[in-house]
Amino acid sequence: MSRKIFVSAKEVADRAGVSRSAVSRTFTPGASVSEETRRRVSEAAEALGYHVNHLARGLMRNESGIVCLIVSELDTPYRASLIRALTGQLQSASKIAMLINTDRSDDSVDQALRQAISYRADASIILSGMPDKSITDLCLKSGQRLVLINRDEDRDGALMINLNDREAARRSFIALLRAGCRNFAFANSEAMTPSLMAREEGFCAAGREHGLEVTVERFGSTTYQSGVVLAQRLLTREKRPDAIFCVNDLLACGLMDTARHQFNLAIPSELCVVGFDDIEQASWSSYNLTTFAQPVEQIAAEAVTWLDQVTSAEANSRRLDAELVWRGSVRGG
Amino acid sequence: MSRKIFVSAKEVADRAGVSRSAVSRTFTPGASVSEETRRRVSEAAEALGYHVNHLARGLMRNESGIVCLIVSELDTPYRASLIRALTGQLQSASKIAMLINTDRSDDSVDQALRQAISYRADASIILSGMPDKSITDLCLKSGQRLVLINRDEDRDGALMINLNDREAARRSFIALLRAGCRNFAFANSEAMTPSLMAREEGFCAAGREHGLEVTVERFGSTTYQSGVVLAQRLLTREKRPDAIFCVNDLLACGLMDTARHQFNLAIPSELCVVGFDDIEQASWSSYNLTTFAQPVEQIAAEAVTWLDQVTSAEANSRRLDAELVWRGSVRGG
DNA sequence: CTGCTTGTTGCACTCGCTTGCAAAAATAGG
DNA sequence: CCTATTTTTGCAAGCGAGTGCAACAAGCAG
Repeated sequence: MSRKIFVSAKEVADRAGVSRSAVSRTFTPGASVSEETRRRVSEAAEALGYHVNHLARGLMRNESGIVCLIVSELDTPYRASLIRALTGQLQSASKIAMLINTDRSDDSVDQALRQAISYRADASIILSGMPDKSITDLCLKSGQRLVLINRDEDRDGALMINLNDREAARRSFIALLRAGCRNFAFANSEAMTPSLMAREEGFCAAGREHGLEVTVERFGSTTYQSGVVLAQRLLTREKRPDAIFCVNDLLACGLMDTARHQFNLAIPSELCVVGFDDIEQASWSSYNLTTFAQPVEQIAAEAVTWLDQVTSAEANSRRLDAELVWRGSVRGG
Repeated sequence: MSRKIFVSAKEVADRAGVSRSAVSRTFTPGASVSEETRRRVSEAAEALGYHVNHLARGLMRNESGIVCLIVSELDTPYRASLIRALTGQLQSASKIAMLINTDRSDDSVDQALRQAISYRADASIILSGMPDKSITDLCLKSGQRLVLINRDEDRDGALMINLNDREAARRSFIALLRAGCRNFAFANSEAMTPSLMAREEGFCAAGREHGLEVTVERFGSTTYQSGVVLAQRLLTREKRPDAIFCVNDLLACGLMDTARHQFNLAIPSELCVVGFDDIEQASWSSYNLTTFAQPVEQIAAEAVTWLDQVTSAEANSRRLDAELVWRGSVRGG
């Protein structure tokens, strides 16, 4: 099956009785074309079903319009909503998203970036994992923009978008304290990414400041299932926590379900829970979870705006606020 | 900021002391190159950080390796998991996914397909919405493959993947009947897509066969919020249903939460619920929802396999089975 | 009518790669 | 050692677009 059936600018030119340059100019904003030729070209293009070949255009202009989204576990609620925001805003900026799934091997983030280079992507946005420095250097050297979201590691020349994880965690401690809680616990995964660790450290630091001990438990990855296990571990301790900060909402859901159905605990009267991300499920009435909202649209906006800027030398690090969303999993409020 | 910093085949050729063609052949599987030159070329390429320009390659070969995923509300659990499966399998087949978000108007699907044509995508996979026939014809005429998932509308030349919605709905009716339910209801959205309607029709047909009436209620889109509203409408009827088939899981979650928290109904003893999709949340202990699993991996496999086939003339329609997943939202089992 | 400015248009070159073709090199056969 | 065959290699012609440059037409002042 040959695929050379796409209609080319030449054909449009012939039909409109003009040169190929004319049709090229018609589709290039700001080029010099008379109203008359533009009309005739557009007409011919419409009739033939002509569409500019972005591959060829990208080749000439050295600007493909492609932005790679590099992500693992993209069906996770928070990730999915971030992808949605990013694709939406990229499209509004007339760029297009390429999605690279890095679920498989570990060096696959590197592989993904190689793909991005191969397709001459204008930029890559990394939502998970951390590529090798040699690769990111290659990207930057090649003139590809790089955005790291919640990666919190330094890469000169890349834009790094992070949240104020520490501060959020501190605020949640205070909220729990005000709610009258005294036995604090932090439910974390073993993923140990910088942003997750910042939440843990922020929470523990707040505890120390108030002279209160914080039980830290870590298990698995940031999933519902891990929440189940963490609940089992935390709630069987001799000094049962009455306040648990979960490193993300998914985990919090698992923990809450287990606390209720397996330990018959009432939330928030016997146990207060705070999560992070504000995924859709957090607002469901079974959870009604007090949490910190990831400003996904704002994150996407920062990233996309930065991509459109000519100069990228200065201030390539943003720290955004995760806003506290009060719901019913904490007393008072 | 100029971006012409990517290293080209010419540079690699110079460094390796061979011709451009040699480096091109080194990266073309099955081309005739001696072991010696291949080694020298690879070495030079590695040193320079060379990566084949897929834009140019696609231009020559008339085969970009790009597959467009056209989807709306991609942060919905079912959609997200389908996207994950598709991107994963596409990558295994050494293709790459372009993601186009069609959140806005309905003709945005048409726009998306135009984008696909512009990037000379080898194929487009449509997960939501239905494009105009004129556009799909243009795609097909241009030699672009087209896959429609759960769209259930005829488009000659495209691959259509659907589930046995009717049959699944019928099975769920029987299951509910066996569970001792007598007042059946069907909770649907107003989206009225063919696959959703097929579920409704299948369920109602089964009701008629058993001489039992089925209350049908439709509201909004297939979201949690719609489930809330539908619960309020259905559970305030004078003849309160004791069995509700929800057109998808998301809606079922909203309905269950409302039934429990607002109407104080026990599930499954006072109300049995069946959903559709088997999203992750269906397995969470708050829901523990009996549902039909979308065979996402299988759907993705069918799509990707078909894309690799040379001949596409025959049998371009697949109907897959949604398997019943028994959980606790229906008595017995 | 001439000279000059402004605006359009076409030619031809370029982007980075693949590939048919024919020349060159390596290998085999006698 | 020579010829026939098989690899390997380089040349050059594309692929489909954008764009500098020069030619050309139109409009205007003098």
